[in-house]
Amino acid sequence: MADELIATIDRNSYEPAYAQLVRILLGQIAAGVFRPGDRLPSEAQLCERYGVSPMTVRRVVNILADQGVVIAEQGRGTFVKPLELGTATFDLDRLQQLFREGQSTVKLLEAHITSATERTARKLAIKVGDRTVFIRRLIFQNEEPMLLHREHVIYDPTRPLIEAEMEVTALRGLFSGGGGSDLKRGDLTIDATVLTEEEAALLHSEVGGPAFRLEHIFYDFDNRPVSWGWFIGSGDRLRFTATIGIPD
Amino acid sequence: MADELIATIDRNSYEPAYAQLVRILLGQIAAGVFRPGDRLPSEAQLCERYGVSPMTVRRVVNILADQGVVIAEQGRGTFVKPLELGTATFDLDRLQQLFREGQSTVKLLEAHITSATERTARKLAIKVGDRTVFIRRLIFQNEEPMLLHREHVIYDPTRPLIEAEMEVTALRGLFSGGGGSDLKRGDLTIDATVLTEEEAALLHSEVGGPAFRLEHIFYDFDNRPVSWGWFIGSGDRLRFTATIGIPD
DNA sequence: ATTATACACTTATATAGAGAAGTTGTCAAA
DNA sequence: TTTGACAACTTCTCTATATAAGTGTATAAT
Repeated sequence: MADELIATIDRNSYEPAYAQLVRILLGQIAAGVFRPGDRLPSEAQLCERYGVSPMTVRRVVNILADQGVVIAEQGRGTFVKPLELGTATFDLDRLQQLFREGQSTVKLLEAHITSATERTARKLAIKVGDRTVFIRRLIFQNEEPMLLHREHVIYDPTRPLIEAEMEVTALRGLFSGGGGSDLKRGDLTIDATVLTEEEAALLHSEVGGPAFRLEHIFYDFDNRPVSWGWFIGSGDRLRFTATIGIPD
Repeated sequence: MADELIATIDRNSYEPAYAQLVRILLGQIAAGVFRPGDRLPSEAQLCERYGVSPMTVRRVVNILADQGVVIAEQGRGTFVKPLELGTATFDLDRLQQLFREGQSTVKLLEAHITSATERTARKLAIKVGDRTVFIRRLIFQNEEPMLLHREHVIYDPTRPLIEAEMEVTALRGLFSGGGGSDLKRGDLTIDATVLTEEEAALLHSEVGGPAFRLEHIFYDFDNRPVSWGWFIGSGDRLRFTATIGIPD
């Protein structure tokens, strides 16, 4: 335990001083030197103890606060935060990897121009009967169908959006960036659902089996919806994980 | 559009200079002044244009980079990031609010000492037959059953953990912090599932209906599992939302 | 034509210090 | 006992400056 107290900054290391100090303090919190609710040494004390300038300590504290590990209260001190379930964040990294690793292929099932139904028109902020493009894709990983994708894209003859969207590469661009340069914002929601007959057949799963439904609406820089769609993946093959608190 | 270019820092405002500059740049990106892929003005230019010191600009760029809005490349410049689906993060804020607003009540259905099964023993890193406490709770919001909670807690006579855990308030502490002071880390996974007969009856939903399953394992500061359990909520009443890119 | 060097740019890291603002406890005055 | 002023802490904001390190371009040497 005394080890942590005499830990020092190695000025010859490639690792910057601020990063070293973050690592040191994080390690002490993880080791239980500072418990949830405890007050960290003041910034002035940290300056003296580790031989760094106030601004560097400031940066370290900001990083720890951003990570949610501590909370700094002006005039009182900096305190180690207790575990909070609500701070858990689940990201779509797994989904992104699925596209990036190149082990996945996309099969276009359907793509043609339709007239917007009442629901589609409402989602895309257009009039009923306006032309949209409906796209249906199946995404494979290791020859196994992983995701079913349905999407309604606004039909705009002035923009070559349709052709680009229909290409399989466009989908990858959406996930790994670079493709969606014209898009400003995306709203996403995750639902739990059960597989319909059609979905189950395409995904090689059972009818009524558990599934995730990831709905998305993308907007351009004029805040107009561009596309509305959703991914459906069997719950057997898809899950989201997160860690709260101090990673081991 | 010319408005954004002559935006200035108000030194009399309560809003700090760095926060104002973040807001200004974020607004310009949202307005399309800087498009994805574009290079922002260099830090030296921003210093001159807004009359702030390099360190302040540095802080602004760091904040934007942390938010994922831009990416700073040493020697080249700072660029606006295109939309990436993989950066979407879903948090449990909704769940946390459910507990915080006080509109929720917790009903203890069951709580008694059992012997660990093979599965429970594996999850909690104990031996089969070791004593654990099994707890079953039902969480209501507005008189409606929202979540079913099942949990296995290691039985430790030396610590008063059991009594504390069994209290309904302990659950609230888990969500809003303060209660889980002895916990270092939690691993969470979200699954899609379908309701069993028992679950459907308790949650006033249909058998086979879609549902979320939030599994959790909490560890103490010795990295030993303390409890393993899961929440089950009907997919009809539960969903997770996220926004990527620039919020409107 | 190719390679090496120098220069001008960029971001990244770090220092030293000043003042503002919030919190807490002490001590004297009411 | 209560109130108010003050001092001693804390974090927060900001400035001014220096150095390191990565990138790209123009130029000179090979």
